Amino acid sequence: MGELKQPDSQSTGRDRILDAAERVFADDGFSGAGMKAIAARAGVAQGLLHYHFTNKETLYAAVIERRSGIINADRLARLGAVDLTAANAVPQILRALMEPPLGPGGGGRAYARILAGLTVGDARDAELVRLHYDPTAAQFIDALQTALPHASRHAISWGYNLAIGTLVTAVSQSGRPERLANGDPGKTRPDAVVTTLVTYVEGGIRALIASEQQHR
Amino acid sequence: MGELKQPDSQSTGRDRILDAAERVFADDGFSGAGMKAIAARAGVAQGLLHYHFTNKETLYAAVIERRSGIINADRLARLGAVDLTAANAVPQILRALMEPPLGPGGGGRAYARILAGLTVGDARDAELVRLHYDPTAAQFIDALQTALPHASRHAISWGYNLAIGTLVTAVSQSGRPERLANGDPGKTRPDAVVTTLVTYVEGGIRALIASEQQHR
DNA sequence: GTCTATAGTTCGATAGAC
DNA sequence: GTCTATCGAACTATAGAC
Repeated sequence: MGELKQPDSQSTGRDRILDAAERVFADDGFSGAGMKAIAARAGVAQGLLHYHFTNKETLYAAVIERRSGIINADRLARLGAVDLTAANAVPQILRALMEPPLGPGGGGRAYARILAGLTVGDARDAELVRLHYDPTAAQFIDALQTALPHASRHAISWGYNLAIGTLVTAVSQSGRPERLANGDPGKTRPDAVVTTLVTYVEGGIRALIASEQQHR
Repeated sequence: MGELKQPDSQSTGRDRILDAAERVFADDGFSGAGMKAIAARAGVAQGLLHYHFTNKETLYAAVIERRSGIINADRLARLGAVDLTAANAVPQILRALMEPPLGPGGGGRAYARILAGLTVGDARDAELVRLHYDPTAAQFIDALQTALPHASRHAISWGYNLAIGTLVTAVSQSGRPERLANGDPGKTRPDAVVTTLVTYVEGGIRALIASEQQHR
């Protein structure tokens, strides 16, 4: 289970539709995306979309389910390889969280934009997050709690959520940091981005914990 | 200039339309929002929307322009009151950045959701950010640079952008930190949220700077 | 499983009376 | 400045042939 064909490759209709839908939903959002545009990009008739996925909402959910399954399996595999008692357990945990959506299998910029929309979205999006991301989130929060035994559950869960916020806006805003830095064009390699994010998030979480222990 | 009537109050059509549009765009996004729904919420005929704003895109831009003007004026006023040489200049700068969109005049949760969508959005959204938020962003980056003279421009601009990401996802995700903390329901007062965000962001930025000086 | 054709609705925008 | 009425296009979804 869990294998995934290359996007736009020679695959059966169902997968080609999911690939096309991922791109169109990423470009235009849920409301802006049209079943017609998805069918055209997939190279199939519009009726086939409804045969496989019944309606637009189910198709959207299927896109999320497929990609989140891949990303979360990768995340949990990496998390399982972390020694939670090591001194650098926290950055290792954060890397396990952030690398899969940015790497191969993560769906590239297309799914990153969908994920960003999910994170800041409406009630439907929140329900999809609850369904497809909360179980994995709970395991990462447990891991952070183990690595940071003196931190409160409150600080850990806030830290986790702010980490996700940091992640999704970083992938969405590509270009703006360079623009606001006045030039300084893209010497930002992809793995350097992850390092920057992990450094920032770990600093933020540790500051939350320090502040909380100071005011105790 | 810059005064704003209470939402849904007795005001002239143009302002009532902007109030209604802000709510509907927040709830449904740009594509999901309908001119019909906006007119209904404003209590005016649909034709009046086109008389005042020509088309949907211009109406959307007008919503952003009105609210960003209020927020950024408030931000810059607070920033001007900060002593950039003080020891706690950084958290003061971050408060000046984050309190206006969360406080009165910030548009409440409605505009916060629009702002989140802008931040993670498509090319049209990016252009609106460039137009209405980049000038103020540049002043905040300058202030951070003054308060943190040993930090590189690269670290400062990344820190600023990650701060914005932290802010917009925090306001969008309300409820999820509590959910993932297993109960622990909303003892999170609004100004406590700002304090949490400022603590997290300052810790993140200082970690970026420390990492950069370590690898020099 | 994939196609064509179309029903039924909603949308953004315009025309024209007042 | 505000209204009613409506056009033409785009949309989601379904029916039915193959």
